[in-house]
Amino acid sequence: MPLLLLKQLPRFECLLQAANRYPDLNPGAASAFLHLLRTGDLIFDSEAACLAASGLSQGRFSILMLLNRHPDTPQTPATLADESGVTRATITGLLDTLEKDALVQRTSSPDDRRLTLVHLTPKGIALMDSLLPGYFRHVSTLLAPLSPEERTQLVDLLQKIQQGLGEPAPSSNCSQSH
Amino acid sequence: MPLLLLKQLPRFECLLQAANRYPDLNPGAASAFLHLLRTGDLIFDSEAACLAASGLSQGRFSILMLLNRHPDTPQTPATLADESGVTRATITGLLDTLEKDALVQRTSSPDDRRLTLVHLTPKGIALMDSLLPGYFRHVSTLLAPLSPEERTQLVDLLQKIQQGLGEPAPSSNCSQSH
DNA sequence: GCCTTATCATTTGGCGCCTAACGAAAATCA
DNA sequence: TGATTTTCGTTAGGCGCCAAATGATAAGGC
Repeated sequence: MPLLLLKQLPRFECLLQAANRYPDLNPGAASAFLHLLRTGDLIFDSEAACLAASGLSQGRFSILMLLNRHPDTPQTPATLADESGVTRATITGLLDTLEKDALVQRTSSPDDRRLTLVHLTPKGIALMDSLLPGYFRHVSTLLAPLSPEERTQLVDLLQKIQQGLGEPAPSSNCSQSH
Repeated sequence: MPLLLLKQLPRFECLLQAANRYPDLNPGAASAFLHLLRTGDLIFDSEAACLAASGLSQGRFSILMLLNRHPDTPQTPATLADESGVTRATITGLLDTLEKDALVQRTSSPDDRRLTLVHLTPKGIALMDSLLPGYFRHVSTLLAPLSPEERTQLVDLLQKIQQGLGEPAPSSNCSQSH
């Protein structure tokens, strides 16, 4: 993530104290919120550092992952944007650098001249083949502190939060301040 | 976070299938990893949308939060950088926009002419006063799907992962690919 | 006192992300 | 067929983030 989170999380007592000043502050929720953001951030940075060793950013890596799913069938920037959850403008920029590094190649579609087809080059395939085993081991290492039961427990809790985010919840509008 | 994560997470069966191709892929760890990144991302975006209603980004908001802790004692860009976990160059940019909006003000320190002192303007204080109650309610709403017990359970699990990240763990180097 | 070193904030240039606007090409409809 | 609308990828401009280099100032060693 783009971060800028408190480098060291406030102690729970500080949250309790702040709750005196701000009656709307729920210390338990705030603590979970901060830990969630913080952990996501750390994981994110850890992944970024792992990929940087291969000269990749998360964005570029995501594109390569999507293309690597079906290395033989090229994809359009539009579908890559939809699958990765990023705008097409961003895809254009990522493909520019990936193509400059000769990891992917753009081709014009013969059927529809609006379309651009993107596919991995042999160099791109080779990079993924050499990168992925270590990447997957890295992911396993990050979750190593948790037992398999704890991992499913964590996923369950996170899914509950995700579902809550799906439905915007009428009272979650924070723009009305009082 | 800067994201670009899979928009829809792969089903667990797909992870199992991928594990056939990549022996290093631990489906349970990968699932937890993806959910963690995804939830952090959603929370992050939700917070960003909440703050955007007041014309703030997370970065600018973090600065204002740090200054709001002790509104009477100005702080230097260096300490703001240390506390927020961002480089001083980034702080310079954030202060530029905050000062342009008249939310903070820079002053030269009379004691040490290298130092710049930053403090909230009355407008900045007023913005925080009007913003924070709704912000804290927003945070509470995000965590509403979880009971208090589940929240502490979540915090415990996240702390275990954070501790694992503290010690780099000798086998977590993903740059060695085989 | 002077020279070296450290520290401060800033600037420069780069990447990733966005929104908005663009021209080209296809699809749709009259 | 011709005009409108949609979809495509890209460009332009802005913000947030970074590393590295810079000039100003302070602190320390001699």
